[in-house]
Amino acid sequence: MGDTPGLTAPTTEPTLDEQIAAYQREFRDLDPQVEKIVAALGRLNRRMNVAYGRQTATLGISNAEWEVLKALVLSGEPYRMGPSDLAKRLGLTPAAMTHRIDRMVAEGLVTRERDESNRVRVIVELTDEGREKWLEAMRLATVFEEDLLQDLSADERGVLGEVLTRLLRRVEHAQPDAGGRLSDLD
Amino acid sequence: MGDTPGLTAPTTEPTLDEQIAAYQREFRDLDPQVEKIVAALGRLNRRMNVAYGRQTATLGISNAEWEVLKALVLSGEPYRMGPSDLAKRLGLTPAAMTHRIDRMVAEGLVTRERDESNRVRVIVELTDEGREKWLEAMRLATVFEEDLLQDLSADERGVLGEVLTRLLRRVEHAQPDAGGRLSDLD
DNA sequence: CCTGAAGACTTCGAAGCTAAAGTTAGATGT
DNA sequence: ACATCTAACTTTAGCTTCGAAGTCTTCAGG
Repeated sequence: MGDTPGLTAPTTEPTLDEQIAAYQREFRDLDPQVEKIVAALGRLNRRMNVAYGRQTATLGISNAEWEVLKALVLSGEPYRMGPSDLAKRLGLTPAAMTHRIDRMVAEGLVTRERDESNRVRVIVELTDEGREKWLEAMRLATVFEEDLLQDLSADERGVLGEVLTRLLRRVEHAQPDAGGRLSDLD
Repeated sequence: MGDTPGLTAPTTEPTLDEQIAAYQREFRDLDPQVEKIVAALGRLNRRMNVAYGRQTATLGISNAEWEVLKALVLSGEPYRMGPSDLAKRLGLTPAAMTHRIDRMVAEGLVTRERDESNRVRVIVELTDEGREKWLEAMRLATVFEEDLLQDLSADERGVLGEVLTRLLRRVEHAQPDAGGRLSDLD
């Protein structure tokens, strides 16, 4: 199989440091420390989502469905929300929400019924099975999360939480250019 | 419009602390410090991706296209990769890669040609316009990133980078359960 | 009442993705 | 040479999502 030298680019992913080095090679005005933080944040999140996806898959639900369960549980008793509230909470269009609820009703995770006091509205309510799924997912997730952070000292955890919160505030209160609306989604 | 009391759940997104409180209410065995870190990581990333999306949109490209440009530039001169290498690098199926390249060829960001030394292979090469788009995107992105981190002291940046790298190593080298392959994607 | 307007979904059509099947070129064995 | 296998895309079918148009209920006037 005639290999074309120089074409066979890294099929294996570069390490974080290799990637930073490549950035510096191709783009002069770059603070490597900043780039390292940003790149690590991105990678870390992707890996974590993959891990969550594997866990929820073992429970027979998707990450998308887990998000809905989460929103309903966190809304508190009696675990009810309207489709549009859910859609806003999850950053979906109402159309996508309709279909997602369809699936979850079919799987018995939630029920959908009209609000009798205002027949325009629809009420999505968590079933016992849905709540149980959420609990199982939480048990798996917390084990994973504890494991992930186990190398960090109490001190480091405190600092990390504080710094991340600060960054979050900054990105929420000062969206950069393109002065559109800021964050209707979670 | 008759409101059903107790139904109208938070249309506005809860703050991080409100969310942690809700978790503790619904799930006893939870370390709030861990949950805060994880939740902040997730939110921060979503917000950042929205910001990147707005920036690339002003350049007339999507985040998806930006990812491809990034991979090609970081591969170094002569900015060429095969579709399957790109697909692995970006965590896409070959099918999705085919279509994405179709679009980018139509927009003049890359070229696609057969490798004459091995006619099974295809070579995707960055055009000058594609490289220029990447540069513009980088300029915008670095401004945003510097701005995001501006409140952090040099010390804090160092610690943050180091801690995130440590977490990344942990999630890469020790995927939790479901002993499948670990990380073919970036 | 009847009509018009607004709100809350739902339906429709198009885009982008995945999994699986299909194509085509090069490598292997006889 | 010829059949077979493998590699590297491309094509096809089905899903999920989005944006826009449509439907149904409620509310406000005339």
